[in-house]
Amino acid sequence: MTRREKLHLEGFLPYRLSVLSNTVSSAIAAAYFANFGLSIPEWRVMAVLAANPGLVAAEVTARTAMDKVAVSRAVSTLLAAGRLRRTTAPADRRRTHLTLTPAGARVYAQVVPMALEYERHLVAPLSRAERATLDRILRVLLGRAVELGPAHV
Amino acid sequence: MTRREKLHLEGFLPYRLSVLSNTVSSAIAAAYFANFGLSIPEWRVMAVLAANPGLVAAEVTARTAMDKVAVSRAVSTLLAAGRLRRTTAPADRRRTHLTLTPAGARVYAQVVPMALEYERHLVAPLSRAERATLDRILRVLLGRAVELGPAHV
DNA sequence: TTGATTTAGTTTCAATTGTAACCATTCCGC
DNA sequence: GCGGAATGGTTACAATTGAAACTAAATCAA
Repeated sequence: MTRREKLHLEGFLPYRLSVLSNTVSSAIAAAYFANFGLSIPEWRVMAVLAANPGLVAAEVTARTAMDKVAVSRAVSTLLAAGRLRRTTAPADRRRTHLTLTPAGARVYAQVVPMALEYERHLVAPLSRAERATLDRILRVLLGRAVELGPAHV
Repeated sequence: MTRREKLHLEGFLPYRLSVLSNTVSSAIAAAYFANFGLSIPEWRVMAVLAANPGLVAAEVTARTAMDKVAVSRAVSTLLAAGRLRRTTAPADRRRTHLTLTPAGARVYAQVVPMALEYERHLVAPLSRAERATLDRILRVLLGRAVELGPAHV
């Protein structure tokens, strides 16, 4: 006997996550773009390269949760803007190491405080305990979502 | 004196929200599409109409966090699939009331259990208390994100 | 070697999505 | 009523995004 369950969209977790994420992302995207002409993919690439200079593109892909096409495009616009330098690996000439140029690093140094400030404002109403819980919960949910995977059909 | 702060992408809340939301959404989208040929916008429209038959398109827009173009497109494919019925409001002939057809309602009745089951699986590792906290936190964060708004530049 | 297979990254093409212009209708001031 | 202004919804066009094909280089098996 199939139980007839009700579903309210406003309470449905995937919907809520999507709305929250979109709201946050578009606010940030607007700020990045207005101030630095930077898209979110480009910002992500810069962020991982600032922390790990010289990564090859595939590693950037892995660390940004973007696909390789998106990374390729972000990289090429960053190159064109002179914010990134690319050097072919001598050992394996298919691979390219990526590093921020000084100009790129300067831009990044300006973006970071803005990003962190937004984040601080966002979580400001949460208590310290709630932030810790949120951190843990996000970790669990992401792990779980990956585990359930696209195969959950 | 500007404090030089570090930022790790993996710990940055907007990034984490985005990755989680994308992971969850694509799993669900794949399932809906494979089983019912349904996109997420269509699913959202069906969900609000199942709960509130006869809404006009603008109300659906408000309740789905989608823009009116997205609603219009979802509605037209649902109409074409015979899952939705549309009637012009006699009082105001610009407005159209939307209702699921019996066929649409049948599809919806099949989708709901799948959606709820996915949600249950997703939050299964969380304790009851954590779920309550998550619920509260999401509410706060969304309110805050809306408050900070795209104007936060 | 050398030729088939795999891998890194780019390009191309199609589908999705967003923005703006657009009708049809209604509302409002006169 | 009558002529703007506003509103509901659709359409058209541009920009993003994703999937698949492709190029170049490296690996591996014979």
